[in-house]
Amino acid sequence: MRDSDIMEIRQLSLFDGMSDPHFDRLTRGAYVQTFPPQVDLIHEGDPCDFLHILFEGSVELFAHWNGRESTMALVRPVSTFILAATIRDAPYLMSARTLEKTRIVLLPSSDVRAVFDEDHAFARAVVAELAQCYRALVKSSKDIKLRSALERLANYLLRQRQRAGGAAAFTLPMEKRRLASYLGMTAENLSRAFKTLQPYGVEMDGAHVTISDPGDLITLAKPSVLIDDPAQ
Amino acid sequence: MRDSDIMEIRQLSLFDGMSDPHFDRLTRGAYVQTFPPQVDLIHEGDPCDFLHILFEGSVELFAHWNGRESTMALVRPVSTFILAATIRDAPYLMSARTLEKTRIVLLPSSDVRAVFDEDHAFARAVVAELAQCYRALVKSSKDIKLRSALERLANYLLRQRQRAGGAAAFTLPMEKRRLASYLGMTAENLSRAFKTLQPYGVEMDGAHVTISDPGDLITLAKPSVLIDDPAQ
DNA sequence: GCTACAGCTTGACATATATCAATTGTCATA
DNA sequence: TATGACAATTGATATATGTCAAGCTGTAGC
Repeated sequence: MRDSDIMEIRQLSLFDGMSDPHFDRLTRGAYVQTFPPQVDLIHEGDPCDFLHILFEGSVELFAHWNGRESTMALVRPVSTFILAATIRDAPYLMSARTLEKTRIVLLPSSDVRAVFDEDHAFARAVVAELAQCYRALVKSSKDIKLRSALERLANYLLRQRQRAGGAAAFTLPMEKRRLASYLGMTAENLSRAFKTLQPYGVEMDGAHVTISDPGDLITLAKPSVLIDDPAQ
Repeated sequence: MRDSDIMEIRQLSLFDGMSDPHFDRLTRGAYVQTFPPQVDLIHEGDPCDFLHILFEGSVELFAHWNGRESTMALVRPVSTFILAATIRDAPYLMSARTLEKTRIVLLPSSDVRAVFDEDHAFARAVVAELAQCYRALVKSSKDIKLRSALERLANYLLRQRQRAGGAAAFTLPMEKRRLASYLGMTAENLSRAFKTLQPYGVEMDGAHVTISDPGDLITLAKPSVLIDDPAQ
C-alpha cells in the first residue's frame, strides 16, 4: 500500500483516536484496489475475509434467493460495508458489486477483530458505524413495509433532492432497473410510477430528474424524519 | 433493584468480563420492572433514555407511518432492544409493547454510553450483540423483498418448528393479526395462506400448528441458511 | 348456562403490482 | 454512419394482495 493511501485512510473517523501501532498492524496486511464497474466484489455465503472500506465510486449490495435477486442498498464513500460479518466472523449475507469505477480498501477481517479487541477508540468507532448501519436498515424496512411503491419512489426522490443540497435537479445514482429493485418493484412499474408523479412536478429525462416545486410531491410523499432523515 | 435481580443480570453475556466497579455503576441507576400484556414501553421518536433488556415474556417492536402500523420484530428473552438508539443517543425508530407478562431491566442510556467508553469487555459485548441484531434485520429484509407472502409464511412456520426443537407441533407466539403484519400481509390473507398450506401438511387449530411431515413444506419454502438460520 | 365482545374466517370484489410482448431509445463500436 | 446490444418504455393481461362486509368461533364475565 502506498504512503499516500495510508495517509488518506488515517484520516477516516473509523481510525480516529487509534494508536499508531494498532493502525500499523491494521494496515500492514491491507491493500487498496481500484475496480472497474460491474465487478463482483463479494458473494453471499462466502466466509468474510476482508472488511471493505469504500473510498471512491459506489457499490451495490444485493441478495439472492430461489433465482430472484434484489438490490438491498447502495453504498457511497466514505463508508464500510459488511462490518457485521467481519465482527462476528460469519459468512456474508449479501453480495456486492461495483456500479462505477471504485476504489476500495481491504482490511483482513482477522486483523480488524484483533485490533478491535485491543484498541478502545477503534471499538468505539466500530460500534458507532455499526449502529448507524443498523438504523439505516430499520428505516429501509419501515419504508418497504409501510409504504406503497409510489410512495416509496416519491420519498426516494425527495431524499435524493435533499442529498443534492436541495437543488431542483439531480441525477439518479443507479440504473432504473436497479432503482426499481431497490424500491421493491419491477422496472416496468417504476416507469409507470414516474409517469404518475408528473402531475406532482417530477420531470425526468434519462437519469436526470427535476423537481422545480416539491410542495405537491411532499404532500403526496409525507416524508418522516424517522424514515427519511439520514441524520436521525 | 434487589440483590437477586442484580445477581441474575450479572450472568448475562453482555456483562461478561466487565469489571465490578463498571457493573455497579451501570446498575446503580437501573431498575427491574414487570409489565402486564399490551403495555406500551416505547414510542418511536421519543429520546432514548433507557436501554431495555428483556428477561421474561415477549415484546413486539412496531412502527407507524401515515396512520398505518407494521410489526417489525418480536423480541424474546434474553435480549436487548433499541441498542443502536442508546449507542447513538438518537430517538427511537420503533415503538415497543409487551405481548404478555414481561420482566425488563432498564439501564439509563447515559450510563451505558459512559461505561461503554471505559470498559473494553462491555464494548466488545455490545458490538457482538449489535452485529447480531443487524444481521437478523438483513435476513428479515431479504425475506420481505425476495419472497411472496405464502413463501414467507411457509418459511416462518419452518423456523418456528426449528425453534421448538423440531417438534411436530408448536404454538404461534403472537396473535394471527400481528403475525400477518410481521409477515407483511393482511390478517385475511394470512388466513388464506394457512389454508393454501394445508395440502403441504400444515394443520392449524387456533394458535396451535402441527406439521407432521415437513418434506413438502420444505420443497415449497426453500429455506436458506442465509435468511432463515438464526445462528448464521 | 347465556351474552357480549374480539379475533378469526370466508366470500365477493377492488386495486396494486407483476408478467409478457413489442417497441423505442441510447450508446458503444465496427 | 450503420449496427448490435441492452435499457427503458408502453400496452395488454395475469396474478397477488388488499378491502369490505358478513358470519363464525371461542372466551371472559355474568
